[in-house]
Amino acid sequence: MSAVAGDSKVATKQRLIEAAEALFADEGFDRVSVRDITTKAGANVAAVNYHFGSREGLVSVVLARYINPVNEERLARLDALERRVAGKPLPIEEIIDSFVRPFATQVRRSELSEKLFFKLMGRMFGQQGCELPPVVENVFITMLGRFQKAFAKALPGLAADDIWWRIHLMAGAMIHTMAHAESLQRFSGGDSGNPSLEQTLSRFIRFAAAGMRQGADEPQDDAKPKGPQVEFPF
Amino acid sequence: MSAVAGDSKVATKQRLIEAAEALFADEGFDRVSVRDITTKAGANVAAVNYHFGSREGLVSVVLARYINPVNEERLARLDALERRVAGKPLPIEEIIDSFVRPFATQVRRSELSEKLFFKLMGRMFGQQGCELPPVVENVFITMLGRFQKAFAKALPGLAADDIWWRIHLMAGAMIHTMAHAESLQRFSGGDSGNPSLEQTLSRFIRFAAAGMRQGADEPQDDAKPKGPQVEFPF
DNA sequence: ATCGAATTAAATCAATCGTTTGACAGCCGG
DNA sequence: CCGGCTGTCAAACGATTGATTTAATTCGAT
Repeated sequence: MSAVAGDSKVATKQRLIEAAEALFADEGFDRVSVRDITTKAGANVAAVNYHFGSREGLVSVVLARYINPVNEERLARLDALERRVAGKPLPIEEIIDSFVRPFATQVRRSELSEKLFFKLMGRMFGQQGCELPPVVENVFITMLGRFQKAFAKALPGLAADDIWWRIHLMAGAMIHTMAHAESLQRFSGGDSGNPSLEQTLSRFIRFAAAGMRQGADEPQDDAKPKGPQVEFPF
Repeated sequence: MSAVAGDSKVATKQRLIEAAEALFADEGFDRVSVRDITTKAGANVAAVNYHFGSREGLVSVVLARYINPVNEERLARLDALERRVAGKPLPIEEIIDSFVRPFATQVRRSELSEKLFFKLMGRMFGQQGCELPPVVENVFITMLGRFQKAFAKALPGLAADDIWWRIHLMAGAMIHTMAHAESLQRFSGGDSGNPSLEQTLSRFIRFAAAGMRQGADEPQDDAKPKGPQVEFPF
């Protein structure tokens, strides 16, 4: 086959990825067999090994396809934020926004439904004992280091390991929300059916920001040296 | 054999449970086979079917053995707390303490190491798509309802679904911390080696309490009608 | 000594797992 | 028209899974 555009042949590889994503989101990475994937994709059992070398190869592709863009957008948003405030400490809510909003951005870029996307994300970020591909892990580490620094500058009253723990408490709240978003939304909207993504983001950011700045004397804003604590206008 | 005390015979059932717990904590519920368990327990392959009827029977026993005591102690602590304050709204930190401290209590009652215990707990509470035994699920539901009410009374400014979401954000932070406690502690204590359980509890409670009461006008304490916000002395 | 409960090794069962093979079809450049 | 490459296919591979059964055996209790 030529290396040109997406013929019907290229579609198989793509269909395998998409089928795997949906199944992984629904059942978890362990409970899905190669045959489940190929059946759902309408392909042959051998297709996975042909296109990805092994089952694990496909898993890695799925992982990298979603985790990397999120982490890179996190970094990009933090960069943009720091550029905007030019050296001054960042508002907590905006740091956290940079941390979670990439999920909202990437869910639109993906082929999956919103529901499946967040379920898959919750599984990916929540799972233990699965070493990520080194490229993914490196981005992860630098990303966390950058946010650690940003929070440290914004919350000078906190010790480094306090910040470290709170980042992970925040991440846990986020991951758990994504993994169980489906069940959560069933109880939430008594009137409005299901809450919008933006509502959920706002809920999370306000919760996490309060937790992050607990007991910390935030850096005094030069403009308003001693005014009352300003509520973030979400 | 008689129904008397624990001879060397009863030990097999116990050893199976303990081996299963350790393996489940390390590898996850899916990746462990019956043969893994019986090998580690030094028992026969048939032992699991003899004592628990099936693999799933053993899983249920392990789940119930840990989840139920935690949830029941949560309820007991909340009961005691409400009895103590006699109708008045409860301090947020103490509600949250009732929610997490049972893990610290039960880790001592268990045969597992602290590390494995929390890893197992993180897996049990964090996993999706696994229907619990009905007895476990019922305790779960009533427990959550009770805490919802306690928070609602303590935070009258918050809507019911706000509280619901924040309870789950809090739970997510807790579960994630337990599941990854091992990796987290490696980075945390630069000086003190590994932080004590009490330190971790305190960190979590302060974080979660701040998140829970964010934007809520807490009920005015009759004793001090309009004093400054009192910091919880953890 | 006898009975019954607990445990054992060994074998069997159908099912499923990830992977491999070899053949076949389509297509493109020569 | 041919040789080679790519993608796909059915079929089978060997290994392992959970579950069950058998018969032999151990051991304490009656």
